[in-house]
Amino acid sequence: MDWSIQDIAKFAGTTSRTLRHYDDVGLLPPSRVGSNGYRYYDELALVRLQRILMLRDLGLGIPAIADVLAGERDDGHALRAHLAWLQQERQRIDRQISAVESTIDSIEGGEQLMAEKMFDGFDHTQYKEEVEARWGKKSYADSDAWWRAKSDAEKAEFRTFAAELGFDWMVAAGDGVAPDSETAQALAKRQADWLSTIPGAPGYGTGAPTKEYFTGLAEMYVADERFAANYGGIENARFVRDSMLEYAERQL
Amino acid sequence: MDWSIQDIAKFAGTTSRTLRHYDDVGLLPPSRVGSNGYRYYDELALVRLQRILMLRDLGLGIPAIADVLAGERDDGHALRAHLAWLQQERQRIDRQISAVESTIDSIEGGEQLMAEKMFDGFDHTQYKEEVEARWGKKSYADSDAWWRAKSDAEKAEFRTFAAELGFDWMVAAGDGVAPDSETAQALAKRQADWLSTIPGAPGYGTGAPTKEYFTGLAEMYVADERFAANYGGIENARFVRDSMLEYAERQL
DNA sequence: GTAGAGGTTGACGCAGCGTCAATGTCAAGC
DNA sequence: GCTTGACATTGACGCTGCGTCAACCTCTAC
Repeated sequence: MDWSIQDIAKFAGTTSRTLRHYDDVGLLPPSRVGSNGYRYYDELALVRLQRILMLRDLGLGIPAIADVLAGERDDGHALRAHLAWLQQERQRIDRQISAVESTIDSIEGGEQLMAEKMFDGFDHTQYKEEVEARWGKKSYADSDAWWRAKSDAEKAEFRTFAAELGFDWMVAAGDGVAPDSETAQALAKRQADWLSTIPGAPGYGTGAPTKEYFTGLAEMYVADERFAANYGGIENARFVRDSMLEYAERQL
Repeated sequence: MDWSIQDIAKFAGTTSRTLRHYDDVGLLPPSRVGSNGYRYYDELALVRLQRILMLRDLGLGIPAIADVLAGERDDGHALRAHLAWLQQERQRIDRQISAVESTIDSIEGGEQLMAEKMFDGFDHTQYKEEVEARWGKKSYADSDAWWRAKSDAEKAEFRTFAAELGFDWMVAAGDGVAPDSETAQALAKRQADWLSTIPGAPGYGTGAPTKEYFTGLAEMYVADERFAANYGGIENARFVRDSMLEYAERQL
């Protein structure tokens, strides 16, 4: 005794389309196919279908379902693999949930998005403590006052310049040029010139940063991941540092 | 100042293909397109890309990302909707995890899969307590002994018959026929005949179940969801009950 | 004979790109 | 001016698991 595709589908709580799909992928061939091409299913097929649907509800994909149904004693393996998968998924979801929550909090608190903060990495005033510890409170205060006095347009321009420079560093690093190459040294010069325009920076007004300041910064770039991020990762930061040190040796 | 698609991609930690995709879907058009068709991106585009990637990491889909980036003050809404989504997903995963765990346990314990149990619903010995409470301990013991004496092949045959009958009930119910229709009454007769062949069932040996037993069973089918499941859900079970009650009135 | 319910085999759609494939561009070296 | 190689472009298929037409048989019932 067997039944039509619709009967089986309704009984099992699924659709005839799904049954045809399972036939197509070889997961559940009909027990019989009429001369007219109609699919018919018997009790055995129905039992198999029930199992399939149960496993599907557990979240298994079609290949995994096939595995479970194929290996009589391999059940444990396929299901356990799926379990591990699920647990990993749960961790991912959990991380995303907390990340989304903190993002919402940030926005409500009027803070800017993380991504925006990134480019503010070029705003050295972010690193108050490091700056004060290395070059003194006055240095920081001067820089800070200078920065605050800028208009929004000026700030944007400053950021743009920083972004370009950081970017060009990265491109150079990606191209695999050497730290003592002309390209790298030109970038180091741009960086030095730029730094010397910032009040509070050691060397301000002399047209170039002091050697100590410049090499200190170079080391900081690799030591502090927040800086490294501005240059496209730690590897690039190392390239930047080496180029800057080379430049300091030669020019400062 | 702007950079090539590769430069931007590498800097942001993604691929040029992704950037082209974002252009295609209108999420991130390049800031400039050369006469040769090349895409170029400036700092503004880069900032936007950073945001996009951050939101993507939070699990948002492209339309959701577009929403967040579009509505300056709608951020909260889109993100909160996504948060609700995530929490719902987590619940689903949790349910699947516990379901998979219990399934593994069942298999290890040598039990059969849920799906297999379903058809054993026709094995009335599953319902020891109900049977004893309604029709006495002797009735259950007789049935049980009879069932145990059967060979596997006989059991399979019995189940097949039960499956067919249950199935045909469902099909009839699905067709919307009336309980007093010829079709329904014929099914009720099949059911009655079948029941009368089971030792321990009230009416065994007389060629027909007793009216009390038959009507009692009918009520049990709707009262107990485990039975209802055998007929394709509670609605069908009600149809089965009504047909059986009608049959009992007329024939028993 | 005809209507209506139900069956069949394609084939597109969805989400977000990965991955060719065929072809145009540009900078660099000979 | 030509070659080479790196990088750009625009298609278009693939993946997951079916939902959803579409065009076209088949069977049953009146």
